[in-house]
Amino acid sequence: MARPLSEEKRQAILASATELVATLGTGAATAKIAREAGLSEGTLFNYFASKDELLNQLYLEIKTDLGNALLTSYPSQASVRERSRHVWNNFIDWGAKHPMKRKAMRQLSVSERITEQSRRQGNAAFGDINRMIEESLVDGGPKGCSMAFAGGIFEALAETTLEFIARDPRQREHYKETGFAFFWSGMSK
Amino acid sequence: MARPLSEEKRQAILASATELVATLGTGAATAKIAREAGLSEGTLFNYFASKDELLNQLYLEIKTDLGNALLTSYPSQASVRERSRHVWNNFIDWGAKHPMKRKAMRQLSVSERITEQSRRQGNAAFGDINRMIEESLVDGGPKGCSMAFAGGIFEALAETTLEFIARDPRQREHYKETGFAFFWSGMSK
Amino acid sequence: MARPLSEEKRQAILASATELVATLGTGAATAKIAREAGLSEGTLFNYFASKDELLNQLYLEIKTDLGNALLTSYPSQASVRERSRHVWNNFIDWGAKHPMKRKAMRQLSVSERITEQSRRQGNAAFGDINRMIEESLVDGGPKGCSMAFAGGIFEALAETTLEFIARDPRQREHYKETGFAFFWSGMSK
Amino acid sequence: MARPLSEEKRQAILASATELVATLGTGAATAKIAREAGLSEGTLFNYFASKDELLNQLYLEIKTDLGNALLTSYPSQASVRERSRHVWNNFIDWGAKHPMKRKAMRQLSVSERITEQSRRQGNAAFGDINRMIEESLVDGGPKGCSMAFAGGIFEALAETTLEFIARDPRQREHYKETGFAFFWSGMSK
DNA sequence: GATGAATGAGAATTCATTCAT
DNA sequence: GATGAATGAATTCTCATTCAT
Repeated sequence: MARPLSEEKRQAILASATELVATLGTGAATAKIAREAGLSEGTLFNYFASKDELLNQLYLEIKTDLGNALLTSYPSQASVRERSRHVWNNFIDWGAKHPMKRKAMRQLSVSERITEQSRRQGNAAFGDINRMIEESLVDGGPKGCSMAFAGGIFEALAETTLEFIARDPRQREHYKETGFAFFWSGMSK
Repeated sequence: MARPLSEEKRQAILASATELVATLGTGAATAKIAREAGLSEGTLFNYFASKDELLNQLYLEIKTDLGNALLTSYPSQASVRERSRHVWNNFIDWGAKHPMKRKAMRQLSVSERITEQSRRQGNAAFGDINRMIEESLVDGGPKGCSMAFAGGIFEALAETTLEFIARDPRQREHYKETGFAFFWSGMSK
Repeated sequence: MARPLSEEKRQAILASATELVATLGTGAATAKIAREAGLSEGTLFNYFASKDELLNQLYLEIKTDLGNALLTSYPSQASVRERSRHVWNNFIDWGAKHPMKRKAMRQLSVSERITEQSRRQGNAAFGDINRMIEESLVDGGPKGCSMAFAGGIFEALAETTLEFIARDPRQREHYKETGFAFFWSGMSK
Repeated sequence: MARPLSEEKRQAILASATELVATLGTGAATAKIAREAGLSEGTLFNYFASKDELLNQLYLEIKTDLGNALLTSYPSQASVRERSRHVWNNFIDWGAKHPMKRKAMRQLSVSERITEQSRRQGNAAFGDINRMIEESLVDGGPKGCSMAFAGGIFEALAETTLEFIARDPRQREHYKETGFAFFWSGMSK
């Protein structure tokens, strides 16, 4: 029966789910998510066939959102360092701006309810970013540091940086700077 | 004094909980945890007053276990780099040896059921490690890289490294090496 | 607006609860109450948020029911004695007609689960009756017999009378008569 | 295996049970009763084969205690009124002195766990009192007021009186007086 | 298409009772 | 005789999901 009507409502559900999953984990009740979205219990299931589907879609939605954010105003022509730095900044800015999405993503990432397929799909959205990292590796990262590994490290460092920014927001620029410096020195030698 | 509470059974519960929390998240049923431990449903609550207490104790247990592992054979007299490397190796070896503990810890870390107090207590167990990192900073890490931040990065890198080792165990030594190289180059300049 | 909560079902739950609380005390299982009401376990909690709420509502429901019964066809213009007698008759008739409500009320009255607020609210429903008793006191009951105390006595005597009627229903009219005679002679001199 | 040893412990259990049944109803946990009595869970069952037996014994114990109290210093030779008054005073004094026993008795009286046999046995302890009341009826109570009914009324009035004394202890003597006056005027014509 | 009542399978606990120590 | 760990049935309550309105 085709995608149901209101995209607005779908977004409301996802926004509500973000908030509640971030706060309560994936155990957050669908009824609560629906109510918080201004809808009733049953309506949620017109938009998502099951809670698992909702969680998986949420996972993809956030992952895609982050992916898009990372590439905003991407300076294709700039040096590898500048491009890396650009992505890094976008990552940190996105994370600082959307703390709930970040927290929700942490919950979803460890959840057994997110299928392997969703994970693959989610990572696919990072194709461009990985390609960028790959290029930088060409210039010689640490011996044998694969693209995937470098990407993982990039993400882990960004996550850690965001964690510390969340604890002490006034030092945001400091952590942002230091975090990247760390990454770059690891990559470039 | 009748039978005393058996430390053996307590450990069986914690082991079972490790396994199931790793697999199913903190939503794993207490009944299942008990059964897997070879005990009946009610017995679990003789050892842990509530599920929350079980989870918090499990968190501490694993955290302590890791803390102890990190300091095994710690070469107090060696150079900063060697000591860092030692701790790193211990971390990776522990993680590779106890994948379930690691997965359980990831679940517990993001759970709203782990109290602030448990987290503080858990981190306290890392006092020595942090002190070691602090020393290494004296020699000049990246400008302004606080001890806490460096510790966070260390952990994040180790986690990422373990993640990749888990995916491709044959490359274990490679990742172990590369991960540390990354850390050290970030720290030492 | 989907199906509305059915008043009929709510009443079925209360009726079932009356029966079972009367028989088994407040320990009666909610599952049993629901089943006896022809509903499933979970449905009960759509009507009453918790067992405590069910018990408190039941308490109020019965108390109100009794209060209404007492004032049925109240002869406002009659003499104090006739009015007292009227209320007495209504009390006895109500009790004889609804033995389960009476037994349930006894259980609820001594239960620690009935809140102070419910008790106050329940007594408030007896405002008119107390006023009537008050009037009768104006004509001089036993020296210093406060309205509240007289009301308590009235109730206690009615309860006792009902108890004996329950044991020997054929003597119903006899006990009804004798009980009131006792009350009145105590009150009027 | 004969009655187990320490009568002292048995009494401690009964005392603890009195307190807890008064407060929490018959749902009070045996483990709690035992602990409060300074004993361990299992020991309780050396003294009482089951919780039901404990409750029934408690019922009898309190009933007997009250029965004994009522007849203390009974003035066999005095007038009916004086003897009634004597019993009344003893009742009120006992109730005011042992509020927990009174509350426990209220709980036990409505409990389905007290057997018919216990109830009969309990009432048997009141043989003498009933006989006294019977005598007073010879002199002409309200027409047709049976001994049992009069006894029930006596008890109900005493209970009500104690209830009001509990609410306002300073008026104890007043209620004691008024309550008996009520009883006597009802009895004596 | 939206609603929310109905459902019943779990979930975490509690608790009387047993029995090894 | 005292102890308290072990047990598992029973209890209250939650929640994803369905479906009549």
